[in-house]
Amino acid sequence: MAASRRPTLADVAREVGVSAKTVSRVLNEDGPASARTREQVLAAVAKLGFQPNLMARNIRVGGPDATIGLVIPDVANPFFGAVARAIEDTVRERGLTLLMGSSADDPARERALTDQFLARRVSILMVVPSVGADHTHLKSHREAGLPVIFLDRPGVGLSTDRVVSSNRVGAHDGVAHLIAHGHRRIGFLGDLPLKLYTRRERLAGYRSALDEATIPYDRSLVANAHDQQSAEAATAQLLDLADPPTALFAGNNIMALGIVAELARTKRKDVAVVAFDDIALAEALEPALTVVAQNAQELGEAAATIALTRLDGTRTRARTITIPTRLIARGSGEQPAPGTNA
Amino acid sequence: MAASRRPTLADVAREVGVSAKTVSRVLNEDGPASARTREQVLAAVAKLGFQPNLMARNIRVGGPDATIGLVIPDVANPFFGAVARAIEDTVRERGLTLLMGSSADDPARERALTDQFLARRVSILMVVPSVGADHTHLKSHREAGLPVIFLDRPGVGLSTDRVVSSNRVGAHDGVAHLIAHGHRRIGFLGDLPLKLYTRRERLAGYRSALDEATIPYDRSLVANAHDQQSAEAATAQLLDLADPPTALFAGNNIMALGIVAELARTKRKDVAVVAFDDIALAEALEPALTVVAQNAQELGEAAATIALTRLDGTRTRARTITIPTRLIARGSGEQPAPGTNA
DNA sequence: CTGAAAGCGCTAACAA
DNA sequence: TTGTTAGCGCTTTCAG
Repeated sequence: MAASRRPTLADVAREVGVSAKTVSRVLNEDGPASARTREQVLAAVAKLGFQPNLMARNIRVGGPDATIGLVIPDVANPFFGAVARAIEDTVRERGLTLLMGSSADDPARERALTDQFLARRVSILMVVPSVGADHTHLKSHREAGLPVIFLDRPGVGLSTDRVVSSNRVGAHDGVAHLIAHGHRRIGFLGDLPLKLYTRRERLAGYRSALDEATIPYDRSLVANAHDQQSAEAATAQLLDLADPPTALFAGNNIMALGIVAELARTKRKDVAVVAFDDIALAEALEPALTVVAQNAQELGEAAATIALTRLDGTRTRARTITIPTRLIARGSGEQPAPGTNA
Repeated sequence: MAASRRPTLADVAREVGVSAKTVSRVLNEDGPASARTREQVLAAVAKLGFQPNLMARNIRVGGPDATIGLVIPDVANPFFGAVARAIEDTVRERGLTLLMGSSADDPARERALTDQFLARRVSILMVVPSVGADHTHLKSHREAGLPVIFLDRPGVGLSTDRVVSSNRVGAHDGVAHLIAHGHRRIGFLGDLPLKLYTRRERLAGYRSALDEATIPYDRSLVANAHDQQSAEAATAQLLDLADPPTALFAGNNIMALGIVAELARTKRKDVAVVAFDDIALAEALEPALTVVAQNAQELGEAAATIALTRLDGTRTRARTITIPTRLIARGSGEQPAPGTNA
């Protein structure tokens, strides 16, 4: 019944009648050990259910802990979940484990998480920076050799490696696809906050596509939302304008859900849609959803790979890796633009 | 340029001209400290960028680490992502951080992860057990006071708390819904491996619903798949039978994706569908997808809550918490059964 | 091949 | 209010 203490090296040593160091040697395959000793030690380890205390080991060895600290906005978001999985798979063979937290895009929570991870002496720190967060405090750690990687968005106050999607080009291509099918009034439904890097980049891509086609930028066609529900409402508002858009561009996967749900609810199939970021069942919708797909897996992989390179001592200057997006035309972008020239 | 050693308590103490213990006192708000000393210490801490080494602290204090070890099949699966997020949110105010790994339903990987977590002296261990994994080795840890929780499925060789969905009842209700709409040939598309707990439970629910309606069980209507692609193929095969099903029941979210994608690809709207587990955009499909929704959030919350209770010393016997599922009829379950009585 | 002593960074338990 | 000593569980260093 007593919650007995976990066995230690010393306990094992005592059981065998040998010194702690000898047990350590056997377990770490350090130095030599007679076959007999080895067997006895292993037996005692099994008998006592001994598991070395990794924290104690790390303390003594002095090196960083074999963990990678990862801060993302939300594990429940399939995009970031996929990124996390790719990172995990890439670092696993190096023996690194994931220490993870959701910031909910709150700079305070992000900071609490990074501080926590630093205090745990992670080997690598990867962050999807929140709007309003400052990363100057990470500078000294980076200089001391800690690989710090910004994911999906650039950080503030620290020049370090970052891996982002080709947001601007991707958005441009998606909007250009709509324009190519005759649309001139194209709504943009973006993320919040307005200062969010990805939102700004994608809006910039949207604008550049309009510019190319000499379509004037109309602020009333730009709406914002922060979750699926508000995206649905924003969609309804856009379509209620006196001179409504004939096509919509979704700034991310959540916005896409909102647009699609709202159009389905009101049974409107006449609105063309292109979404940034692929979503499940896009091909089963009617019409099937055309998207500018991000490559979550490659994004995670690239981040993990460059982090491992840094861990191995590469000291070249900060790199920015851009993961290409891909336009997948499935139909929704080709809804005819009514009255284009009627 | 030199990767200078991270500052330690002693460094701070030296800087101020005070003992290490005093610095420790100030930082942990342990014992008293003069205002002047406190200020100096805080200043030095800021100046040196000192961050206490949590591992060293934990070693000395002897308690478990403020982390919760979580093993799930795949972070990229939205269902498990949502569960993870709920756990995280529930334990955050207690200061616990997530140490997470994807097992890919591989018992060896699951074991490697749990061992890793145990070596890190996590405060709580939560596992979604893989088929083929044995958990006898966790017994001693549980007896020593470590809260161990099985999530989504029961574990083998260890009686401990577990939190599962009402798989059997949920599946029964979903299939009964199809039967109520006149269907008698209902296909079941389940997960792999066949021994998977959730699959077996849901199949049992399927069978019980058939029994109730005195519909004979037809093995040829039961198919299996392990990802969306194979689910699509299995769907095609089921519908190619000489006496094909008029309705399909999806055993989980991935199977649902496969069924819906395949029906969309072949433009078949005459097949009724009910899926276990809700998926994004279910309401935007045509017909909208009827589902037996699991409550991922409540599942995670319940698991975290009971774990915290254990952490606080509750020693009552192992509990099984069943999170109810909910039938959400959206239309796809009500496709008419052709020739029911023609 | 094995052990004893020292010490990683921190805090508990006593002093002063 | 502060410092000293010891020790957490492990490994390094140096002797046997």
